Amino acid sequence: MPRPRATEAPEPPAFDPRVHRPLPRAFYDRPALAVARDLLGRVLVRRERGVTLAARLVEVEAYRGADDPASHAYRGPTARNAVMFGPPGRAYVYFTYGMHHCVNVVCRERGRAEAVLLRGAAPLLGLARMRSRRGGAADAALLRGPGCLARSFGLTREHDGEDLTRGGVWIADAPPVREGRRVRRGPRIGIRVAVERPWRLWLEGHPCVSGPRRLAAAPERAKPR
DNA sequence: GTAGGGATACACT
DNA sequence: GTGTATCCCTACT
Repeated sequence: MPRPRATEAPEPPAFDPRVHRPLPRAFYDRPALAVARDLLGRVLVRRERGVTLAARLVEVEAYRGADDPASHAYRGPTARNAVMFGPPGRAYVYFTYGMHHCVNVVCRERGRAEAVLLRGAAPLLGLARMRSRRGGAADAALLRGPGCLARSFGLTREHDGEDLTRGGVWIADAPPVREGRRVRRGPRIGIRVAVERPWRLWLEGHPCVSGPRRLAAAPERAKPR
């Protein structure tokens, strides 16, 4: 359908699951921090029993392997984290705290474990199904936080190792849409080691970013100690 | 602030 | 094999 003539910079094309394709494997075959930055504003998609779920990523965290003590891969491969050591472009889904699943995308070549944790997203399509899974949460909170994101999308350990380049669960090749928001960086959440590495990235001020609200708005103002 | 809940990793028999 | 501290969290007070 026609869109109004742009008077300044043209708008990127809106996401359309019939038009856009999964990002190619080469996208993921890079350092996790670079992939993390490029994921902000992209659309996560799942086609599920005739329903398309889609959400725009607004918060992610990069994890590395042997040199990152906060990473599941730090101590080498195990049954749980095996997917992280496999080829890039797959989903690493793990279960934690007895009740939550978290979704990562695997980066770098086989044998080199790096990944990006998907922490927050803004719902675009399939909101009815997401709401049914989240029992009364506000729309902005449906996918806020890694556990909520996994739950709204219905992703579990069954999806560990899912190939993101095939079209079941995938991230679209539509250009990132960031609504003019700046990309911010800060320490990762929920870890107690390597907190000095600012490998959490998010879109400034977005309502679907997790963590304390003041962090989402103004990380540099964090008070000195 | 903390209860909730189960898998995981690792130390130790 | 068993014991147990920990865990990339959420929802509640």
